[in-house]
Order: sequence, then C-alpha cells, then structure tokens
Amino acid sequence: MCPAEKFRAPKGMRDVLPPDIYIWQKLEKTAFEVLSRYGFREMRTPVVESTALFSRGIGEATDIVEKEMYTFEDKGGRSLTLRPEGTASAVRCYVENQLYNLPSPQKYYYWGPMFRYERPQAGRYRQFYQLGVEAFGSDSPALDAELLSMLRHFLLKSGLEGLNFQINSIGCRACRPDFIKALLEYLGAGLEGLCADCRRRYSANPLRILDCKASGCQELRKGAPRVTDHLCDGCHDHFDKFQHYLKLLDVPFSLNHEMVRGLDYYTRTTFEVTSENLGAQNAVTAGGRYDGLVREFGGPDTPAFGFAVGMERLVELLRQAPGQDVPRPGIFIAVIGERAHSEALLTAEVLRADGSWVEVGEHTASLKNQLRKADRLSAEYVFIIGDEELDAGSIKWKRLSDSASGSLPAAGVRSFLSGRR
RNA sequence: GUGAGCGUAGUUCAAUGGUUAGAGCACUGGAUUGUGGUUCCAGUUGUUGGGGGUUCGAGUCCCCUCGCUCACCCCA
Repeated sequence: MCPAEKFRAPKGMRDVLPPDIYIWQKLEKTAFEVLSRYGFREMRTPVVESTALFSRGIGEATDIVEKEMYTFEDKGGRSLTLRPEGTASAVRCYVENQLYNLPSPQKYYYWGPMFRYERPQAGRYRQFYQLGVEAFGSDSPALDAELLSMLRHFLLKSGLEGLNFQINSIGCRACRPDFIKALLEYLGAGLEGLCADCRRRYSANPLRILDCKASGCQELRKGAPRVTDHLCDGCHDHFDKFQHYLKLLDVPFSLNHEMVRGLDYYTRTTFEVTSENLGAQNAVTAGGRYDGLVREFGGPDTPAFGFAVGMERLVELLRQAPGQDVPRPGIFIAVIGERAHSEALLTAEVLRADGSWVEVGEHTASLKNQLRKADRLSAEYVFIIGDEELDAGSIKWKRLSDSASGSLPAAGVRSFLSGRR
C-alpha cells in the first residue's frame, strides 16, 4: 500500500484565502469604480493565445519569449501559450473585433492571471494577476497624463500612499536608433569596466545597460547620453506636454532617464510606479505607449497607451497597512434543545434576507461551547434561544464586545440590528 | 538558468553526536444545572521533507534528491 501522496499547489502558484481574499476583493471593486468613471470598460480575452501572438508582439529576443513562456501543443497540433502578459491579447482582440471602427479612443481594462516560468521570489510568481488598462486611438500626451492620474486615484482609493511615479521617454522608431548609436559610442570606450551581463547586452540589448544595478556599470554610465536628449521633435514635444499635463492634474512624478522597458513594443512614454516597501521586485505598475503594435497586428495605424498593475504586489503593500477589517457575523444564534434549533434556523433566514451574516449553533453542543464559537467567529451579537424563550416568545441577546445583554420579542428580530448600528 | 539560506507537532521554535525528540500558541474536554474572552487543570498531535552513507550511536556530520525562502537574471 502506497502512502497517500500529498498534493501541493504548483511551484510559484498559490491559493488565496481569507483574510487576504478581502484585500483582493476590495481592489477589484475599487478598480471597477475608478476605471469606469474614466470610461474604461471590461474586456475578457482567453487566457491562452497562439504562441506567435506573443513572440511577435513582445519581441523574439526578450527574456519572456526566450525562456519564460508556458507553451504547449494542443491535440490539433497548434502551438498555444498561457499568456505571459495582457497587451498582446488586448491588441489582438481590438484588431479581430475591428474596434477601430468605434469612436476613438477605445478604452478597456481586464483582470486575470498571467503566467511566466521564472524562479519565484518575493513579489514574483509563476501565476500572477494583472489589472491591465489599454486605450486605443489617441496619440495625445493628455491621454498619457489622464491615465496616470486615473492610476493614482485608483491607488489612493485602495489605500496606497507614498508610491513613486517615474517617467521617461524612449523615443520612437525614428529617433531611438540615433540614441542607441550615441550610447554605444560612449560605452565602447569603457567596455572593460562593464559587468559580464552588460558586455553581453552591449550587442544584444544596449538600452538595458541603463538600468543595470551593478555599481561598476552605474559608475561608468554617469556621463552617458540621455534618451531624452536625442528625441526627435515629435517625441520631444510629446514628452514636454505629457509632463505639463501631469502637473496640471497634480500627479507627482520624477524623471528617470535610465528607465527602459523589457518589452519591445514600447514607444515614447514609459513609466513605472514603485514602492520602497517591497523586496527587489518593487514595481507595482508599469506601462507606456505602444504606437506601432496595432499596425503590426494587421490593424490600422493606431496609437495606444497602456499599463499593467501587479495585483500581488498591491496586496502585499495593503497587508502591511494597518486597519484591514474583515467581515464578521452580525449574529450568532445559540440554541438549547432541538425545538429551539429549528426556531433558530427560521429566525436566521429572516435576518439573512435582510442582509445580515447570521450563524446558527447546534443543539448538540453545550451553550458554553456555542458562545465560545461565537467569540472565535468574532460575532457582534449572540442570540440565545431555549425553552424559556420559546415559551415567552422572546429571544435573549448579548453583545460580545461588552457583555451587554437583554431580551427582545421574537417577532421583532428584524429591527434589532438596525436599531443598534 | 545561476547563487545563498532553511526544512523538527496544525503553527512559531528548542534539543554540546548519547536514554523514551520538548515548550509556547492553537485545538479538544473539564472547573455542579443555560453564558464567550482572562485564569486553572487535563488531553491529542511527529516516518525530525525523502533516500543513502559515516558511526557503537545521527534531528545533529557527509552525499544525493525534493520542497520552501531570498537574491541575481528579468519583470508586474
């Protein structure tokens, strides 16, 4: 006989239970409330897409595509992939459903699990949840700023403060090559001083050298050219106005000319919101413009702006915040005897119909045990029903916080809580 | 993919290589009839992650393996 196998959730994936689940629910609710006021509506797309959608959208040479995708073949021989991010799906959906025929900008949000095969660490999971926001059809810097303001209000309303908004512009197809050329020229002189990773990046992905954390690399790039000094007129103007609108809308931000993105589709505006209270994975939101992606997926030339919020990281920050209140029963009905038990079941249904959380004890347990249980559940009030009460047509009540107690007519239960809250 | 740290009761943690692996918390029951929390008493729980080796003797040392955690990489 084999011993029973103990199953665990897959590596990097986890269960969410109370009390954490209340934080998640609050975030979902807040997101819906805030985003809908800015005209965002929900879009639901499959969790799985054809592999090519991601490899082409995110970039063949990115780490996500090269080594982090959950890719499999279905029984029809199609190569499918669990989505590692949401933007590619959103753009596919926009093009496939010809949403460009609707008035611009088209604004959508989505919410759900993403999958990346990485080594888990603090704030990083293989299945993680993102709230994604995408706006299609406007190239106005006012839109960029408006969405950052929306994000800020969402974060504030969720109870998160002290987050750092950092912005940058990485130019467009026209001006970025010039910058990269200038950067390579500058770094070429001190190539020996770069870390091994950066020497590799020098030819593979030079922009990423800008946000390397190695102290030698940080030192070496002190006099390096800045992207923002190499922007073309259009990008320069966009970036200026973006900042102007951010100030107008009172969004605090700082410039980070070393911030670049790991996905290929970004153009112009990029931004990141970080917290100092997380581990190494400190970005809670990141995104920016991707003016070329819709076209690349076969749609009309359509500018777009979007960002993704890492839900686990927000949840982690909210866990650290004081005063997370969890729901608790309004009333626990303790019963003595089988007759009282039946009566309690009926009374509970009446109270529940009015919206209260009501728990009912069992007559097989002693009154003492039922009270202990009510206490453990943090019930606000205990009702006690026994033979005495049944005969008198009354119910005894007790408030657990201060032991206040009394009696009420059984017919008047519905108004009990409303008079006391 | 690379590196480091850690795996002992439900949980948090003890146990100079030496008897039968312990404690707090939690849980269950009780302290005379129908009243919770505090207190007191009693009780339950272990293949020391798994496998192999060294040794008279391994929770402790060595090797392998699995898992967790953190960091790098990368990203939300």
